[in-house]
Order: sequence, then structure tokens, then C-alpha cells
Amino acid sequence: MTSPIQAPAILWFRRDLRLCDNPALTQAVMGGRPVIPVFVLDTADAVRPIGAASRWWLEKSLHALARDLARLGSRLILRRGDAARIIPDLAAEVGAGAIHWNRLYDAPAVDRDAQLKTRLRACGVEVDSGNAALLNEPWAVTSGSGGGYQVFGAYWRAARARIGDVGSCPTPRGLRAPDAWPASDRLADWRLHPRAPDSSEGFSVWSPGEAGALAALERFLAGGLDGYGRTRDIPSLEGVSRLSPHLHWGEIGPRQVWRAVQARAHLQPCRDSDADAFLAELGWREFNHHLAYHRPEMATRDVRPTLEGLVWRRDPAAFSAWTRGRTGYPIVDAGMRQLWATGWMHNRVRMIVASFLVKDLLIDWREGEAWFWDTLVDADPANNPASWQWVAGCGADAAPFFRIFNPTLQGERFDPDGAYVRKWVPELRGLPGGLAHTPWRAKDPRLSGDYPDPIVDHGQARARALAAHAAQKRPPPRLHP
DNA sequence: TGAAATGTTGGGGCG
DNA sequence: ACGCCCCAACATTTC
Repeated sequence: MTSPIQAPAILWFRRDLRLCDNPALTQAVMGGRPVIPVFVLDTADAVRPIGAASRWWLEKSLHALARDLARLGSRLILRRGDAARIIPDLAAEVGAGAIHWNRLYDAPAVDRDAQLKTRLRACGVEVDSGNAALLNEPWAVTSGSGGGYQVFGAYWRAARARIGDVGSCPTPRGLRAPDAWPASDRLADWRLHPRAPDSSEGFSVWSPGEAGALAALERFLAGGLDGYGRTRDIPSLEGVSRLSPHLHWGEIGPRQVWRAVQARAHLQPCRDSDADAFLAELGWREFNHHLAYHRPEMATRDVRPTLEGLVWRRDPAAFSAWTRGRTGYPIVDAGMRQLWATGWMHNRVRMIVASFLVKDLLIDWREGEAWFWDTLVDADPANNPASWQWVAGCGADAAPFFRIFNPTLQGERFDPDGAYVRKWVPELRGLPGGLAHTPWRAKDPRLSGDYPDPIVDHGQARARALAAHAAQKRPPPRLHP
């Protein structure tokens, strides 16, 4: 009988906070070493600090992960600081023989991981990384010209064709513990939960953690996909999956979602177009990661130079009205209040509020992106900037700048009975049915309480945006980096 | 994964 | 019967 390998393996959890279908975990178990699971709250300067809503989510998710690991006879070690230092220090401290992680694709993480890999290998530590987050990694899908795709349709056609049968990693029944556990921070000491004032009451709609993620998937698919193409645009319905924060933290992986959708489509036949519409949402997530990888500065720099001569307005009062849900346009304000209350906003409404900020208010998309980064539980370094650039008109395959949403028409089209508006804007509950999206038409101003008048006239704002776009000086063409 | 302006068509009222 | 106007409905173009 061979003696067991004693030098432990570090299992470094990052945004893969699950035990099912987790390649790094499976590899760690297969290696036969004792396993030390660790999560590092990275405070390095190069890493963008996570927002308040993400901190809320992370605390609950780590709590769930630690509990799930305990069931396997293991633990979760917590450390805080510059991960580029913490990880090698921990490896030395425990005499690690191997380290396993799943790959990330935003620029700071890619750089950090590349350096760590070299450094750890130089110290004799085996380094293994896997893919837990994507159906196709960014470099796996290449266009005819070799670089990254610029057009979603072409990308997704090529990406889908590569997916084929999606396998899964076995879930371990137990983890071998080390002889001694290294010290761990206490989760509560990280103070991830908002304090004084704690405005997270409304976040109780969420169940962070792997069990919550699997339940969310099951709940979504139980309703069947039939009609998804239409119902996903109605924000008053439970027509969307709400998987985004679970996917962001890797509490569930896209391969699991993909498989479940395929299986469900056989059980409960639905129109191909409905299943395809949902899978295409996974496709946009993949496309955004593809973009983030090929455009490391996407979070701050326009992917295409279509707006680089545009003069954005500085307007703190208008920006504040937008963040607080007091623009006077009910569908915009309902969305912004849903975001503040629950850490999430329906996708249709995200497009409307983003268009309003960038075009009606002519405020730089980066300001909106930063607000979403702080307030969304699904804030993601690939999806958030890519989506803002898409709406603004400077992203890949983006809506052209002149495609300006009319918040009243959007409200009437996608929230025809005003149910969504009334849920999130209580001042408007007393209005007669047809006026939910046009409270300024109410004869009796008392019906809409202290709800504000529109802060801009949409017709004038639209003309202003088009004029600003037409007036911009075109910068010289920029070469693709 | 728009909206608004502009153009075209055709039915019906009317002198 | 005919031409004319009005205008809704739809299509196309423009932003």
C-alpha cells in the first residue's frame, strides 16, 4: 500500500463558490492530498473593490459554502489582503504541494493569476486551473480573422457550435482534512453586511449559496420555458430566471444551466425560439466575457470610438434624482427603486433606465456603471461595463446612439397595467389605471402625492442628445490594441 | 432588444 | 360619376 501524499493542496475559491461541477475541487480531490479550501478577500490596489450589494451577497454565500464544506468534513479558511501575497504566504505556511483554482477573465485577475502561477511553480508548488465559469473560454472562440468577435450573432453561432455535449465534474462525498488547519479570519469581522444604516431588508428575496442557486434554477424551469420570449420582457411577472448573481459568484455554472434547459425542453416541450431566447442570454454573458478578455480596459474605455467626441454633461442633481428614483418617469423610478431595495433590476428596465441616463440626461455611461457596480448583487466586471456600453452605443454590436427609448412608451408597452410601477412607486398607487406612466396628466395633483414632475421633457432631451451626438468632433481612428 | 418623421395608400364623405 | 379632401393605417426613412 502506498503512503498517502502528505503535502496539502490549497483549493482557492474565488467566483466558483460551489461544490457541484467544480473542476478545481474535483482536481484537488483526485490529487489525493489533504485539501485546504481558502477564500481571499482581495484588497490589492489593482483589483476593483466589490460594491456594497456584492459584499452583502458574498457574506451569505461564504457562510453557505463554509457550511457545505463542513458537511464534507472540511472547512473554509478566510484571509484578507493582497491575494498576490496572501496565497504564496499561505502556501509556504502550510507547506502546500499543489494549488487548484478556476480561472477568471477580467484583466486584473488574469494578470495576478499569471504572476502567481509562475511564482508558485518556481517554489515547487503544482498549479492547476480549470474552467468553472464559461461554456467556452474567451480564447476558444475565434473569428476568421483570428481576433475577438465584434458581433454577437456571429460570436454566438460559432460559440454554440462548439458546445456539444456538456459533461460535468463529479461532486466529492468528502474532503481529506489536513493534519492541522491554518488560522482563518472570522467572516463577521470582515463586516461585509451593510451597517448603520442597514438598507438590505429587501434583499431577503435572495438565497445566496449553492442550494439557493439550484433552487432558483429549478423554480425557473418548473414554470417551463414556454412563452419566455415574451414574458421575459414584462417586469411585473416572474418571467426571468434571476440566476445572474448566482452565476456571478459561481454558485452554479453555465454548464449546469445548459444541461438543465436541454433536459427540461425534452420533458416539457416548448417552442425552440423560447429555449433559444433563454440560452442566448447565457450567450450574451459568454460574449461579454469574451469582450472583457480581448478588451482589458472595457470597464473604463469605450470599446468603439463612436462617442469619444461627445461632451457629457456634469449634472449631480440629475444623477442624484436618477439614483434615488425621482426622475418623474414612473418606469425609470420604479426600476431604480427596485434596484436600491433588492439589489437587482429586471433586464428590460435596466435598458430603459440606462438609456434615460446616457441619452435623456446625457450623463457619461461610466457614472451609471459605477452606480450599478455598487448596488447590483449581480455586479460583474464583464457584464456590467459591456451592457452599459451596449446601451450607450459605444460597445460591441451596440444599439446605435440614436436609438433612444421613450420611457413613457416603454412603460405602456411592457407594463401596460402599471403593476410594476405601482409595486415600486407607492405614490402612484392612487392613480387611475391609464395614467400609471403619465402621472403629469392627472387632473388632481393630489393623486400622485409628492411624486416629482419629469426632470426633463423627453422630447427636448431626445433632441438635445441627437444634437450633441451630431456635434461631436470625430477623433482620429484608433487602432485596435 | 426604437422612436419619430415622412411617405404612401385607400376608403369614405362630400360637393 | 367624378374629383377632391381628410385621415387612418401602414410602410419607409431618418435620427
